[in-house]
Amino acid sequence: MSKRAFLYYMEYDFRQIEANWKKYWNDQQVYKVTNDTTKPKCYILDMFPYPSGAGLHVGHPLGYIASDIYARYKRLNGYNVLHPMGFDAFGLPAEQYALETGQHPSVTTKNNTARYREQLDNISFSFDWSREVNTSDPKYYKWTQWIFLQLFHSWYDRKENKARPITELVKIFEQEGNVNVECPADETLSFDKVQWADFSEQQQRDTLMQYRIAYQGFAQVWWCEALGTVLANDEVVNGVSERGGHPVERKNMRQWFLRITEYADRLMSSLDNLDWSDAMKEMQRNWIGKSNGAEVRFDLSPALSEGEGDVVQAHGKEGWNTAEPSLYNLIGSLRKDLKNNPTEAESILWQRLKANQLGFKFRRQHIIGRFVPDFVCLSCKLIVEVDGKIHEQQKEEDAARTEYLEEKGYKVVRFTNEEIIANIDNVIDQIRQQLTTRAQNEDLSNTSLSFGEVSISVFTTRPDTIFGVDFMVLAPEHELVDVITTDVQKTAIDEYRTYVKSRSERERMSEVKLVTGCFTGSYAIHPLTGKQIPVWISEYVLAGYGTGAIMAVPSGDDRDHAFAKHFNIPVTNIFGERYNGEKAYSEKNGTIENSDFLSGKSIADANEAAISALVASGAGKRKVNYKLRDAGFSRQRYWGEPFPIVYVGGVPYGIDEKDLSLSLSEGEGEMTQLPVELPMVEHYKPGPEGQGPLANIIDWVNMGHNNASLSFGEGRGEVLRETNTMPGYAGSSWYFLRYMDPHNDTEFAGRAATDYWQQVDLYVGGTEHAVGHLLYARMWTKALYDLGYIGFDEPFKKLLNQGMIQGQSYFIGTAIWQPKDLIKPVFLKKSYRNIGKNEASVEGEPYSFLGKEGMLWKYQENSRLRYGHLFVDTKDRLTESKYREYLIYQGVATDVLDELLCEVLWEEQTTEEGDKYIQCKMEVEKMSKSKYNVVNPDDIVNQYGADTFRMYEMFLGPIDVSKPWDTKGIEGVHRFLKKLWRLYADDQKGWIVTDEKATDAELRILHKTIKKIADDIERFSFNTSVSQFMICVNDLSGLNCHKREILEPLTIAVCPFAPHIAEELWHKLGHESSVINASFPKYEEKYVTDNSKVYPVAVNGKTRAEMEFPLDAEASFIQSEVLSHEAIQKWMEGKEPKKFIYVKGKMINVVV
RNA sequence: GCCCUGGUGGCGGAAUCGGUAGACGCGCAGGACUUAAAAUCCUGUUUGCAGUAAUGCGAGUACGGGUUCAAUUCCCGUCUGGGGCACCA
Repeated sequence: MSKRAFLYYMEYDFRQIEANWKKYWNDQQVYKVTNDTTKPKCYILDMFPYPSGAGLHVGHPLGYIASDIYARYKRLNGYNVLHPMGFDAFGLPAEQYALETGQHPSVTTKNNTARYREQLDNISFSFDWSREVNTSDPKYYKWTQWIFLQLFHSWYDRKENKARPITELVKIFEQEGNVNVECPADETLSFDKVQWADFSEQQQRDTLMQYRIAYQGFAQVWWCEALGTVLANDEVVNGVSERGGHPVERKNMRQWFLRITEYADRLMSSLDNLDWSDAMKEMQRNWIGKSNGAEVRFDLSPALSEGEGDVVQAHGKEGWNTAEPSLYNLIGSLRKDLKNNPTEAESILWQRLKANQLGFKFRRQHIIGRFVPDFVCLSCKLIVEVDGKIHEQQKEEDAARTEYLEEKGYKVVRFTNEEIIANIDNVIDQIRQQLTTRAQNEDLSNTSLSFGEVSISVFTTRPDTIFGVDFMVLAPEHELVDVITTDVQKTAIDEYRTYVKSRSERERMSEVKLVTGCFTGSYAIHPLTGKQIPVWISEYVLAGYGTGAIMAVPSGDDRDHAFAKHFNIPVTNIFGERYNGEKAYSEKNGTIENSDFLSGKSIADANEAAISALVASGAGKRKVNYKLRDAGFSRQRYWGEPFPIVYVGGVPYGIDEKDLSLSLSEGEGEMTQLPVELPMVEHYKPGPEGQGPLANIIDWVNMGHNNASLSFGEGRGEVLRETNTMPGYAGSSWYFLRYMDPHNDTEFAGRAATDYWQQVDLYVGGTEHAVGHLLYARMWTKALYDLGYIGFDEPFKKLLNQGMIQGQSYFIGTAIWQPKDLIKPVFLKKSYRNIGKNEASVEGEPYSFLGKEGMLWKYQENSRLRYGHLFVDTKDRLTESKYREYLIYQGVATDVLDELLCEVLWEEQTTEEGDKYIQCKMEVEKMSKSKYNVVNPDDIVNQYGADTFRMYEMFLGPIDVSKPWDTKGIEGVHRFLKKLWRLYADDQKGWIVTDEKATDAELRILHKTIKKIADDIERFSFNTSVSQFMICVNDLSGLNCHKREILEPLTIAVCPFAPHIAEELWHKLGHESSVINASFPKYEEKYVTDNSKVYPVAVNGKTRAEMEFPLDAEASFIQSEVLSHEAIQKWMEGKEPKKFIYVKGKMINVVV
């Protein structure tokens, strides 16, 4: 063997070593995991990536390395470790890329996925790739669709607090109607079993839809014209789309939703048991936004005429507005009774009147004056009465009632129970006719409203401040605004509403301090005092939160206070001296004053007392409110999971529904099978009316298109597919379950597998998913748990958030000269970066002072120096030699090179080496392709090896904080690995490991290291593990230790961090099997505890001496030794010790 | 505005339960080996004062207070970086 070859063999040749073992591990399938139930399990998961076209940068693998170290460590400790990886492959960027280039998203996704896979493999993660999931794979999304169907076929039982099959709800309806199951979508909905039985199938399904967990509804959604899609609230940032920054607007669209609000309370309360960071839990809590309080109803007072100033009784002859408030409450509770116990006919009619079905808003059991008519359309002043037996017996009274109502401008039409039940269509026709006639009657809008017709419900978290209410505010979009606005105020209100509409979301948010509003002209009545309360509208009240209306307490709320001051509304002080008239007292200390029976009570007590009083008077109830909204689940997009839904005559059905499959299987057998595959398309333009691109594929959408005989039942119309697709978070809401049993064709995951693997023990990922993915995944888990498919209701036991690795961007001054054929930027020395703006901005002026002829065409003070991090020196200087090196490396031809370098205006001085340079400016910012500061892990791995890369990423700092990447520091870690190697092998002598007995000192170093590494991994402190390895290797080198007894355990300990070098050394030590399957060494207590300690001895807290004592020394012995110590005596200055403190193993302190 | 987090040398960071602040690494300075380079190794490196030196004395963990024998660590206030939510009643 030649000397050279020998040297080559014994050097740390990481390239050769890493290539060899990668191949070996792959051939041996060492990372394959079985569902082996004899070992304890450990499930370690990374957030799977969206494979973007840009590839991985060094920031991405940070979390993967951490989880990989943990996974390998757990495996060495005898756990069966599930550590899988996959791809979140559906999503908007692939589709946008497709729009731009015409490449099919499946193609780009496949390419990107392959690239990611290659980059990940380069770093040697212990992923079991046989379990890879890909959300865009039909074998995977088949089960996404299946889970969606389970949600579609479920409702949330508020009494049992869990999801249940919808079939059980149907049974309940058949037995008792919905008296015991409040409808989450419409609390006023009520029907009995007879009515349920009489519903048409469509009515029944409409009703069920209001209960389903995955449901369809109309809603205002964010519509983005540029993207041609609707966006979730969390995809809209600062009034523009998160992706692309396009403008968005509100649009009413038919959408699928997940009823996540039903889970709000459970999502909130079970956070307590999770091992997540406080910041993360807090973000979820804020997002769910639970607040306790009360809902309070304020009835509307008779209108007051403007200008006269005094209270005018609109219906003075009855004098109701001066009556006891209890009278209103009496009527209120009567109304509630009627509303909750409708007759069969009333229910049937209501099903046809509600929700603007006839184009007009109807209300049930709405109080008008003294009466409570069955149905009323306020805008047309049309009353529909249903006469049952009770009404027969009181014809006289009915007549009086009609007379009264007609006097008020109402038209009353009556139907009998029989008419309605027998021929509802006829009844509806008559009502429709009345509406049309009356809608054209202009007089209607001019009649003022009377007392009791309308009430305004508000939500408040401070019922204790009820006596401080000085006005009320409705959101400008509130449905009552039209109803209550008086004629006098109509113009002003219209103008104000136009103004609000004209304001962009951005303006509204940036001008929070701006106080605007408009008085409606109407007054409400305080439910406890009967006081007149003016009702205003203002944009500071949001339509989407609570009831869209507030009771304003200016003495206790800053915004209310600002509003009152701005509009000169008198302020009632309910906080005594704590309110000074200048600033609202919004703290929650002290007592409530000037508040009738609440006066003198603490806020907590007053809250309870106020709620009790409101409940007793029927004007309020205890209420919990959430900020959380139901999750929009539709996208008008192509690259996502198609819905397993078909419309039969416009009614949505799950494709797995039995009656449906029977009818349809004859015509088109395969449609009942999942998955509903995403069809290939030619282009990705949105379909008509903002529908998704799928709507353009007629053959696919219209299932009866090719087969004229296909129909569902008799005369039920077309059978059409849903053309929306599911949102990005659909596939990621359950992927952690699929890894447990990835090839199962008959279930999303077998129960045996999910029972074995259970929750994810460690979930590693960024904070950016705090309220999106993590919340949805938790909800899906709870739903699947409720329905009995899995045995746990929280997916991620421990969550570890890795910080971001930022990039270093360099900036330099540049100028571009005319003539324009020289359009390349000239780099300017530092002094020219600070050229006076005047000089520099005179573009087009001759620029002779730079020693250049011609004209300045463009000057930029802070230009990005592209990829500056690759060649700038340690003092942030662009040096000629480094820049030249870089340009050559980039393949710039030599002649061009000189020309390029001539253009640079260097600083006057040179570097220490005599190099020309320009001083640059460095900034730390997000690593991103567009900022030209990305560092590709492939390059680092090429240059230093995967082991060095892995260890360096860990060494950078704590895993959970963000820090800038700086390639310069990597040398230290690389040197460490070389030093480690030299404990085993020498360039000259070759393999130098001996079988000598280890000394006590060597064993101490080893065992302390083992203990520290184990402790550090368990608490995810990987940076300190790396430094401990460095200390260990430094110490062993110092002792010249090359002993197997020490190095063998050390090899295993290093393995989780640097698996390649560990495997190489392990085999060189003579082992045949992989080090990956070894056992992590156990430390021995006797080697980690010292038997003596060098104590710092302090006098009055200042360390004055060091003294060594055995650990088991008597305190009295130590005291006498210390007090007789020369230096200590000197510092005690002859005084008597007041106190002697001796903390065993820590320190000694003498107090004088 | 509210909530959560941080602030320690030239830099990344360490100090895990209140007990010797600055581990480990980078950078920098000096040196050894070498014809040279690479690689490797050694020494120094918070700061002020005194001393040729070993060393000694003092200050010091954003700032100001407090608790304690003892505070980077606990408490109060202020300033400030980062993240989240945001007219949320």
